[in-house]
Amino acid sequence: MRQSELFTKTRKSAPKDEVAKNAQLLIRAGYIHKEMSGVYSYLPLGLRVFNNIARVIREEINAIGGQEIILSALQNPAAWKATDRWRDDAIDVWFKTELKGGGELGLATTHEEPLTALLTQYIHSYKDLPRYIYQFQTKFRNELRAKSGIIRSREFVMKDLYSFSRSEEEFREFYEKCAGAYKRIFERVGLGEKTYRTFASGGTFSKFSDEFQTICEAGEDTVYLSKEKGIAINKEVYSDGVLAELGIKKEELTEEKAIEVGNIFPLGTRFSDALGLTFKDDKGISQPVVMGSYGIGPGRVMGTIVEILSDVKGIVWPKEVAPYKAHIVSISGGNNDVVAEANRLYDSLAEHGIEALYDDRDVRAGEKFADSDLIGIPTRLVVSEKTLAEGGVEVVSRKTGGTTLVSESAIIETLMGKQ
RNA sequence: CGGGGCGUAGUAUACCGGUAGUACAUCUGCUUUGGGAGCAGACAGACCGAGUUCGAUUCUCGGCGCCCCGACCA
Repeated sequence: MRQSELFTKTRKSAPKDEVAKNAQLLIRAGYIHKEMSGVYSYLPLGLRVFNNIARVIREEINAIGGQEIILSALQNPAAWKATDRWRDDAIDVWFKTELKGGGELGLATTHEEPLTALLTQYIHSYKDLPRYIYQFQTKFRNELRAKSGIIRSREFVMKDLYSFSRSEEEFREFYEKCAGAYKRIFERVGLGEKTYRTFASGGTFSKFSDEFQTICEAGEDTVYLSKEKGIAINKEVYSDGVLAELGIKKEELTEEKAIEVGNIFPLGTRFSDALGLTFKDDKGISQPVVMGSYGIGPGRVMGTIVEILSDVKGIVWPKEVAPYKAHIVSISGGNNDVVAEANRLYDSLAEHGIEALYDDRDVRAGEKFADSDLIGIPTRLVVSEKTLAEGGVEVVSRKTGGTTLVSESAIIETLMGKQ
């Protein structure tokens, strides 16, 4: 993508109505646009990052047997009445609306009900189970107070996966498998080191659940962390009893702020009982399906990456999620040979399937470097009179700032290896 | 939902009971070209409504919007 054609532009200052670091940087760099409080649109660069995060999630969930669908965002109250969750005191963040001809509708806050109801059409026998079904779909939540930029918004896409198993044991097996997939996902998107599986409340569904919490000062949750054991406990459930159950001593734990980037929890037969999702076992006896639910918000993951990996100059994307593999910056000073060489490098990368952002604008070097730092693509390739004379391209790491002069063929080799 | 704060140009801000100034951005011209250049010029602004007043962007009230703290977050 030639930067001269990109419709977004960077800004020197953040809008005064944003305090959250993630939203400030993402808006300044042109990744997202704020529509209103708690509602953000994704612009070209932001969408590319979002899609990269979604791709990582999709790959890992497919690898454990997930089948992808898209359920509707408009929801029929009937299923929700059957589980007694249509009431505003059961789910207090409902956005509800009406049909012109009369009758209510809900805007999806989550999808347990419609999916469970849908599956009653397809799941009849123990031979139909287990099944793992997921989607990336918009959730609407009428939060009393939106905050923390894209970490907590009123409209957001969630990857929600639901498991349907024949027994508690079969459910547990998948639950642990999914926990493993989550671990790999957070490692791949660059949050691995700071993300811990966290013992948490199961809400109304079960006694306990597991959250994946990324240690971060901007977090809204408080957890007690044992780094050595790689485990954390959410403050909500922290008690002597839980400590004993987990075999952890108080002294091992430190109190930390954290962002909940994912969660997995058992649903038991709460929904299958209410909506009649049953199967005939091998003796012909009807049994309720045992369910589980597993969520990750790609937008929240994106915000969290910005929170913990950015520096004073801007964003520092991990390779797997960066909007482009490389950022070509030409410093021509009006020298046509430099422009030609930068064009050639851009075309050459494209021929090798390497997508780069190419700053071909006619602006001064300082502005280009500042923008490049802000946008945060991991590898910067500088083409200038200097590099032309030295017979290579300057490769700059966004993370370390380290520079090396490298030949074009070596660059292509390295970038392709990283893909 | 309780408490607090704020709405001035695209962005960030200043002043003022007598119709608003600056910086950045944008546009034009010249100069400049390895870390957000310089000079000259141009475009562009008081959230909405009511009240007080000779006169309101300024004061008062209401609405709408935004932010922060807390509560909430299946």
